[in-house]
Amino acid sequence: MHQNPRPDPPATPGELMDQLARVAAAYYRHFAAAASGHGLTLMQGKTLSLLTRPRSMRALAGLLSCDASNVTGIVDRLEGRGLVRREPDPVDRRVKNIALTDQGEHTVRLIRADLMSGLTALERFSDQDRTALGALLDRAFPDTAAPSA
Amino acid sequence: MHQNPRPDPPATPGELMDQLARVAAAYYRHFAAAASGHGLTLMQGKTLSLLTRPRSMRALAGLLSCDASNVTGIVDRLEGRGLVRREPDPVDRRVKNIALTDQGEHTVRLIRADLMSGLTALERFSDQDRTALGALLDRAFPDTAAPSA
DNA sequence: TATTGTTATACTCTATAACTATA
DNA sequence: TATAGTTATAGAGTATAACAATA
Repeated sequence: MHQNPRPDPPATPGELMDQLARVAAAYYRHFAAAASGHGLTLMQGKTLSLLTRPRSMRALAGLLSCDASNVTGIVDRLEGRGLVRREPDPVDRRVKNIALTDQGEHTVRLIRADLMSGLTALERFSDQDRTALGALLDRAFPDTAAPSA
Repeated sequence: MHQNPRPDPPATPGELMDQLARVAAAYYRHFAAAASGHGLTLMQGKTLSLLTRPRSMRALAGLLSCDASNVTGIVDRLEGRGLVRREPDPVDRRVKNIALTDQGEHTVRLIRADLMSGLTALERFSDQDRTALGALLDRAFPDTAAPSA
């Protein structure tokens, strides 16, 4: 054995930002492929994934980072395929709560499973690796709290 | 001092995947805001960012993960605003190489700067944190190589 | 008065298929 | 024959502005 090779120099903030750009693109590439496998677009798949509990149109718009007027069309198409339903809010009659149907629950589970099996490297991470990556991402994106429930 | 609180249990693969979903969404939310500040859409901003050197329409389609026919319109709009130009390839007359104009170089620098200042937490990472995060992301997304040059 | 959801509008992104010029 | 880029088309996502119903 000879001397250790020089360790990689630390990435610059700009290089790390570029890497995050590639990771974000790769994540959505995998997600779009998983959604497409069930006949859904990226936004339709994202919307289903956000419905871990019923949410108002307004809340969905916030979670999707788009204007509320867009959500009408997205939910229309999901409703037309029987994946979600609009329910009247019991206390505020202006509000409609969007909930997954049984078929929607089934579809979102399939999409998640396909996504996981597409991210094989991530599946093989140890507990320690996952904890370390999760902690670093929490610090890098502190504005990224998990939505309630 | 009393006993240490129980450490967080390791995140499950599914929880880490959800966190990556939120991180990817946050990255694009910041990127879209930076591009929008210069009158550009997300895809237009992404395209400018990929032109670190001239690239063919085909290569751009691959890097953008979309069909080549879409790139025509995106490049049309960028060209109409004087941010890129189409150059004939010297060896293959079918190919057009897309290059940033001086104004395009300027704009992409401003977008990158705005994006960096939007990701303040990332800017404050130590060399060690950046190296650790970069290494974990490389392992989690091994299919995510930086494009040449 | 303010908010929720919808509609109308115009623009951008998207994949598919067909076309041309070139290889 | 195959490939690079474009065009035509139809559908989906996008923000803005205006609207009705409700708070």
